[in-house]
This record gives sequence, C-alpha cells and structure tokens, in this order.
Amino acid sequence: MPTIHDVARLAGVAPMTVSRVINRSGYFSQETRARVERAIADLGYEPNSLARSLRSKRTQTLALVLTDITNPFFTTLARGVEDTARLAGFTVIFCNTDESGQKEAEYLKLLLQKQVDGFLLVPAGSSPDAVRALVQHGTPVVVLDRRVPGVPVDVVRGDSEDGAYQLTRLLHSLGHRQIAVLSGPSGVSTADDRVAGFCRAMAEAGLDVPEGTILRGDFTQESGYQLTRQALALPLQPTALLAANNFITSGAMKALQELDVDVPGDLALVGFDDFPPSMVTFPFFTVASQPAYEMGQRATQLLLDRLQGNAPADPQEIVLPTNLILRRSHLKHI
Amino acid sequence: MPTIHDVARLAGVAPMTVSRVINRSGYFSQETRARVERAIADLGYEPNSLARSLRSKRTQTLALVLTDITNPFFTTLARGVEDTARLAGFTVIFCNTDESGQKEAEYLKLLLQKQVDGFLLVPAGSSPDAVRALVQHGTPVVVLDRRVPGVPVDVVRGDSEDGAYQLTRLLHSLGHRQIAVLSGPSGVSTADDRVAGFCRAMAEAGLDVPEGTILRGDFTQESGYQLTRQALALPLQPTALLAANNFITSGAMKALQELDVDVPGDLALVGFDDFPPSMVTFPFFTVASQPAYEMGQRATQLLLDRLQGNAPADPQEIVLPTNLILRRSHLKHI
DNA sequence: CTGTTAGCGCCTTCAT
DNA sequence: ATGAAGGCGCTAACAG
Repeated sequence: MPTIHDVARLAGVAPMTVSRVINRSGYFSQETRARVERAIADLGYEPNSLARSLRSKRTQTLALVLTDITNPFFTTLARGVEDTARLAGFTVIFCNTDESGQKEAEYLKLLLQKQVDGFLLVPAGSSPDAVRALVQHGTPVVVLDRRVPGVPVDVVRGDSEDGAYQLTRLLHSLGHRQIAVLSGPSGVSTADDRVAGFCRAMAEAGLDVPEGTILRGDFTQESGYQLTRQALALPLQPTALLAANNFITSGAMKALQELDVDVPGDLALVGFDDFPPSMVTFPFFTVASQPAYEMGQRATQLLLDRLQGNAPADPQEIVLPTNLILRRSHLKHI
Repeated sequence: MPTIHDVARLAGVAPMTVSRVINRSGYFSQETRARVERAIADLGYEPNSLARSLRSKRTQTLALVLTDITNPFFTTLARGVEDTARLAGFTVIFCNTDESGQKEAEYLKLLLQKQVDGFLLVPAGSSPDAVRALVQHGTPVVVLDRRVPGVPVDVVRGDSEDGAYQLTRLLHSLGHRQIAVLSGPSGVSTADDRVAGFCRAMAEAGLDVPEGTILRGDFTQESGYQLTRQALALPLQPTALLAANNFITSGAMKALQELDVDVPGDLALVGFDDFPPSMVTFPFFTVASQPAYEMGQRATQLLLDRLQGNAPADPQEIVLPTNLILRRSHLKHI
C-alpha cells in the first residue's frame, strides 16, 4: 500500500503538499496539483482513514446498536439510518443485542474503542445504565424507539401511547368490552406506553381492566403464541386481542389458527407495527404503523447535527405519529 | 480520553508496561499488573483501536456490502454474518448498494480506506469489475449469493439452478405445460441460474419453452407486478408462474389479486426465497427456500479463516442446497 | 505557494 | 521484568 510519502516522492513534493491537494485545504498551484494527482493515480494511492482519524479525532463512522435487525421494523429503520449516514459521508457499524444487557455493554465498549463518532441506540431490556454511562461519558448518542426516563439524551421514537389508544378506541367503537393486551417486558417503554394508551382509552370509556387482561411477555413470536393461549384461558373470555408488536401479532395468529379460532369471525386482533409492504400479499392485519424509515432518518440527522454542533443544546425528544391502518383483522361483529 | 500515558503515569510505570499488561504480552510482575489495572479502572481508560490498528494493520472490522437489507433474505443473512463476526471479536459495517454499480464502487473505496480486514460482498448488478478489482488488489473477499464467473474468488451461494429445477419439476408433475418465469436481470447469476434450472427441467420433460415465457425484470415487487401482467397477456396463457425471488412473488400476487385471478384456483404460483417464519401467518406460498442465515455464517467463517491463513489456497465455492417447501400456492388442478 | 517539525496513541525492537 | 527510542500514516501549526 503506497503512502502519502510515496506519492510525495513520485511527485517531487513534500507529503504535506500531497495532503493539501487531497483535502483541498490550504494553497497549492495548479501545476503541483496536477503532478500530485498524477502520482496518486499512478500509484493507486488511497488515503488511510485510520491515520487520518487518529489525528483528526473523527472517524466518520456511526454505531447502530439495536435488538434484532431481523425484525422488519428495525430493518427499515436501519435502512433509514444507512441512507442518511451515507449522504453525509458516514459509514454505519451495526450490532444486534437480542435484548441482552451484556451483549449491549460489550458492544458499546468495543465501539467506543473504535472511536465511532456517535451512537444510534435502541437500548436493550430495561436497563438505562448503559445509556446513562454513554451520556455521562460525553459520547453523542441518540436513543431510538424507546424512552429512557431520567437520562438527558436525545430520543426519536413513535407515539406508542397514542397508537395503543387509537387501536383500543377502534375496538371499543366496535362494541368490544373485554380486550386482552399482549405486551412486552415491563420496563421497556414501548411495552409500557402501549399498555398505558390502552388503559387511558378504557378509562375514558368508563370500562375497567379486569385482573389478568394485561399480559406481559417479550416482543417475540413465541411470546405472542404463549400469551394468546393464556388470554383465551382467562375467566372473562376476551372478544379482542391487542398485540404490542408485529412478532407478538404473528405469534398470536399462529396460536389462534391452532386453536381453530377464526379471526375476525370469532375474535378481533389488532397490533402494533406493520409488516413490510413488499411482504404483505394479503392485506389482513389492522395495525398501528410506525414510520420506521423516517425514524432512522430523523435520528441520524439529529445525531449528525449534534456532531456538527448544529443541534439545540438540550436533549431533543422527537415523537413521530403512529398511523392506524384498517384492514380486516379487527372486523368481528359483536 | 485518557491514554496509555496517563495510565502509565498514574501507575508509576512506562507506557510500554501498560501495553504489556493490557495485551497480556511479555513479562510483568503481579504487582505491576495490579497497579496498572488499578490505574486503568480509576481512569476509565479504554485502548484506542485506531492507534492500535494503525500499528497492527488489522482493524477487526468486516464490510458487508449488499444490495438491500430490506429484503428479508439479506436481513437474515446479515444476522448470520454479524453473529459469526461477533464471536470472533469482529465488527461489521453494512452498506446497501441498491444494485447500483456506482454506489458499490464508492463504498468499496471508502471501506478500503477504512482498512477493513475483509469484504463480504453481494455484487451489484451485472458488473464483475468491482469484484475483480478488489481481488487483484489483494483484499480478502468472499462473494455472497451470486457467482462472478471468471474471477478467482471465494463464493458462498445457494443452489439456484437446482431450486428452479425442483420447482419446475413440481409444476410439471402436476400437469403444467405452460409455465412463465418471472426472473431478474440477465447477467445476475441468481437470475440466470434460475432460468437455467427451469430450462433444464423443461428440456428433460421434452417440453419446449415458447417465445416470451421467460420474462426478465429486476428483483423487486414492482417488477413482479409488471412481469405478471405481461405473462398473462402472452398468446399461450400460462397455467403456472415461477417467480425468481420473494419480492417478485409478492408483486405477482398483487397483480393477480387485482386481475381477479385466484391462486391456486386459476393459476399456480411458486417462487424462490421464503418469507421469514416470524412473519408468515398464513402458510401459503410454495417456495424454494435458501438457508440465508447459514449462508451468512459460512461466508463469514470462510473470510475469517482466510484472514488467519486457515483456508485452502485456491478459491472455494460453497453451494448450499435449496429447500423445497410445499404449501398451497402451487395446488392448481389441471 | 511549499516545506519542516511534531505528535495523534499505540506497539515492535532493542536495550538494560 | 521494565524502559527508551522510533515509527505506523497522516495533518495542525508554524516557518519560509
């Protein structure tokens, strides 16, 4: 690999001059410029970002740490991040934590060592410690998708509370009184907020929420499957199910098919997060959809702004509205 | 950010000694070790990977360059890559090219400058030039999913030819004689191989392939939609459609629904690539599924082996079998 | 407009 | 068992 010295020698100039030409910084004559560019081309020289970053203290690299890129919601979000980063000349390292605080901690440490310029983080599980540590450390971070109460940090997320509120209102307007909620782990804001939105709608409607109708598992298909079986074993049979994310919805559907419960004939089912349009061949699930791509975009833009000192001093909270998509799974007649 | 010097000063030793302790290299007494570790903890010191890499010439970073992570096939593959890389202490930078040779070229250049240790590459479009350049450059590369004829490079891919052969045989065994193929761009090996497998099965069955029954577009939902409309306008109406990937399948289904063509009642539809299990709530499409996760795993392992000199000298080609999954979309009675 | 000096943070080499 | 010198490739700061 040729270095800046090789180029300098071949062009008959000092390394510094080569540097100037490469970076279009400072002064240089058109003639030297031509000689240098010739030499660069002849040698096939490429600048070494490591050396550059070591000096400049900036790597032009962002870290995207999320729970599982296999979830289409996060896939789309990741795409928003990457596209936005690319336009600014940044590159993205992605890491899956699987909701494990330990994996998360390991990654954050590794990424810090790699001197990434900033973090886009979907905090794992219910521990805000990792986020707090990052923030105190002074590293630029934008938290995605989830709130981290008590930590002064930028957040870009969907309006979970409102989405759940809307879904519940919809069910209520259709006559449903017994609704079971299949949610994620308590302590995870999305899970909690969706429960809260549900409760608010129920309270407004003057309905009480019977013991056991709010079920907690995690955001997986398996969990949706289990919770659904539990919900159907409840003393007061629910007439509708509200699933707190796409995986849970999918698991619920699987359980219902096994139990020969027809949706929406026997039971209404609504959920959070849409499925990717390119994959939805049968428009079926009624959902509260979050703008995943935009979330990635906005978060990345905010992070980039911060890196350039273009963001407001105090932590921003950007809450993107949720979009109610009416399809068929809610259409149970009461 | 404290450096190794700060640690050294606080511990009352030379920077070199700190380095030895950190890397467990060379000799040091248990006592110095304790002092150094104390200092490290007190300062919250983290080694700077940039400086380390600048010396060692290794960044412990891999590049994953693919066409579009939004495709569940690539998402799963990416997960296989990341998991495998993680276990080996490597980190992954991911980039989407959207089949654009230009984006690809830009990224490869950028990543080269960042001194990534190796590339996992799904080559964009039909240009093998980028791959060839990388290989000649001496950079470790493993090509994923697609063949790059004429370039001596490691490849890990699915058996597209055989998958298409099996799907075609299935259709033939059910009595289909007029089958239209909706494929991707010619020049992309997966598209070509799937056409080839189809042709082999037809030839073996003594059937000819009428003009126009092999349609070429790209691997998108939109393209699947268009090609399907073209296919149905063919002089010899096909009784079955073979879609060359999941997006095409989905676009085909969309078109068929619009045209009020019932699947499988009026027309059989089979395709390449499965949909993620967690998202498949209605088992419907009969497909040739590729082991995406394993593909990512194997490719990464091969790349890591190469980096450590543990791989055979000549380019490896790992072809993973395709798995025929029978569901309902092929069940048209003839 | 161009060159020299110095140093980013670390580790290889050689000395002690 | 520990330390000093030097350099990885680049660029900020200062000369000229």
